[in-house]
Amino acid sequence: MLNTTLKKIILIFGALTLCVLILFRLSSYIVVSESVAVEWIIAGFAILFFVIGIFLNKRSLQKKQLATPTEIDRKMIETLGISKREYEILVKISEGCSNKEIGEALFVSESTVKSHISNLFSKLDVKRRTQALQRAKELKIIG
Amino acid sequence: MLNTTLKKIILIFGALTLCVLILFRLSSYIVVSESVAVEWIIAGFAILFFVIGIFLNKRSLQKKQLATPTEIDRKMIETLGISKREYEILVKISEGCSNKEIGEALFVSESTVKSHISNLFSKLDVKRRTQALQRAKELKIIG
DNA sequence: GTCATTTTCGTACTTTAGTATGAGTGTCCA
DNA sequence: TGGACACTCATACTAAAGTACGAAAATGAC
Repeated sequence: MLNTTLKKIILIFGALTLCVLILFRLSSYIVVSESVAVEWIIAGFAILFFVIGIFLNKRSLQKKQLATPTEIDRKMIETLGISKREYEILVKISEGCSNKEIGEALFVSESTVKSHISNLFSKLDVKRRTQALQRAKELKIIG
Repeated sequence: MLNTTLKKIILIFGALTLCVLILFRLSSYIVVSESVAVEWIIAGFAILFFVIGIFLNKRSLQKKQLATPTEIDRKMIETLGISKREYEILVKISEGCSNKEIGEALFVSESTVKSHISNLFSKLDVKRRTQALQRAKELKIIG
């Protein structure tokens, strides 16, 4: 990540420096020829850099959006003291499974599932599984 | 929506026109005084508009992201034959509400809520509310 | 007005969810 | 070795959730 970011920064600054140098050469020639008003040159470059700014910014923001669709906050899971088993069951709940189905999927009894769910609910501070889903999403601990 | 967009466009173009006018005045004075090189004036305005471009673009993209985190497929809702009331209840389910709470929120009895939910479930082809949520999300009919 | 659909509500019932309590097992660490 | 913790399971209970009828009023289109 850091290498990629550094490379980008170097590339962008390099490109900008190049642009400024080209700009200097061009403006000298144009000013010397005296055929065009200075205001139009300035306006042209202003618009050019305005567009460049928009373009670069749009690309960087788009990549950011694609890179992180929904990042899971594993630190939050630890903070809440949610164990592996409890989290597995939370995922199963988000898949729409009943307690019985969860038990069959994880090879434990329905009683066990209920125990885990009760503990999970108190850790999430909720009363129902639908509430648990909503809370888990806002805490970004499920996708 | 259209009014807001139009207003924004008018405002932005107005601001840009104003900037260009100010730019003309300033450049005239500076060029006349001959105390600064023309290149530096151009470079200054280029950087200025570069920054303005980034700023405007960032703001517009941020608003877009907040406004539509996940686009809702309203055509799918029609296709499935889900009525307004049923959809309202689906949203309430996604907020973690119990049938009782939904009834209180929509000013109807719990029986009515149950009726709607039964119809909704058959339209979504599910058996439980957690399944309904999962299905509604993969069909992109809730956020 | 008539017809289809939506919305509303009820009762009776079955199933699932969730709580409370207790207890056995295994693991890891001090 | 003793304690903290996670995982397991059971029983008994209460509370929601969901189904299956039936039925009345409101809405909107034809």
